[in-house]
Amino acid sequence: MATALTMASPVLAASCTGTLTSPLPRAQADELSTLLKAVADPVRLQLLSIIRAAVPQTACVCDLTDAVGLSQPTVSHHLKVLTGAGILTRQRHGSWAWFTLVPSRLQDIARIFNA
Amino acid sequence: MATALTMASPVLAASCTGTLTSPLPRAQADELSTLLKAVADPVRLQLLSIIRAAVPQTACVCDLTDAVGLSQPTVSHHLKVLTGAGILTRQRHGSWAWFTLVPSRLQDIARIFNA
DNA sequence: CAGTAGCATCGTCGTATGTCAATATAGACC
DNA sequence: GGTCTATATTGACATACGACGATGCTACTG
Repeated sequence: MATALTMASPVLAASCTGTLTSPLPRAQADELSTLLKAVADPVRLQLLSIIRAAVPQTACVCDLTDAVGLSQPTVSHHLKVLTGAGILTRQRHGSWAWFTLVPSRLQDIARIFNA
Repeated sequence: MATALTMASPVLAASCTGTLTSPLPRAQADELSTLLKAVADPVRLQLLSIIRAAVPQTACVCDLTDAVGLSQPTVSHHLKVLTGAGILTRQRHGSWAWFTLVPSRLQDIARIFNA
C-alpha cells in the first residue's frame, strides 16, 4: 500500500508545481499538497533545518537520529518521505547514507505562496 | 477533543513563525508544522486559490461549496482550519459568512523556505 | 411568530500517518 | 566466510484526519 509519498525516488516533478494565482484544478491541488505534506511535519522540519545548517548541506542518518531523539527506523522513514518529495537526495558512501538538500525544491514551495 | 488547529479563532502567532536557517527546537517545529498542515491539503489549497482569485479576496461558503464539490459541513470544516491558522478571516454579513485572505500569512509560509 | 436559508457543530466512520520493535539488507573489516 | 556497523523494510499499533449525515444556531422574510 505504498503511496506515492512513501516511495524512495522522487515522484514529483522537480518544477512546475503551480501557484495559488488562479483556481486550482483538483489534480494540481493533489500534487501540491503531496509536496506540502512532506514538510508539514515537525520532525521533518527539524531534519531539514539540521541538514540545511550543515556546512555542505548534507548529513547521515546516525547524526540525525541523535539530533531528533527518535528511533532509527522512524528517522529513516521521514528521510524517505523527504527524498520522495524531491527535497532531499540520497547518496551512499560506504556504509553511510548521506542526505543532501535540494534548495530549488524549497524554492518551489516558497513560490507557491509568493506568486 | 478539539485540537488547536480546529479552533475557530487564530491560535498561531501572526508573525515570528521561524525559518529553516538554523536547527529548529521541537516546540518551534511543532508551531511551524501546524501552519503548514493547514495548507497541506488539496481541498484547502483549492479553497485558497479560489478566494485569492476573487476580486476582493473574499468568498462565502455557498460559493466555495459549489466550487469544490463537497458537502457544506466539510467545506465549513476546512474553512475553520484555515481560519484557525490565521490564513483566513471570517466576517458575517447577514446570513452569509465571508472569508477573506490574509496575504501576510501566506508570506509567512513563503518566508520559511526563502530565508 | 412561523418558516426558510446559510452556516456551524456533533457524532461517526474509514483511511492515512507517525512511531516502534523486530528483522532484513548492504558494505566494511578481520 | 564471518562479524559488526549503518541503514532500510516490515508488521503492528495508536492516533490524527477528512468525509458525511443529522442536527443546532442565526438572521432574514413573510
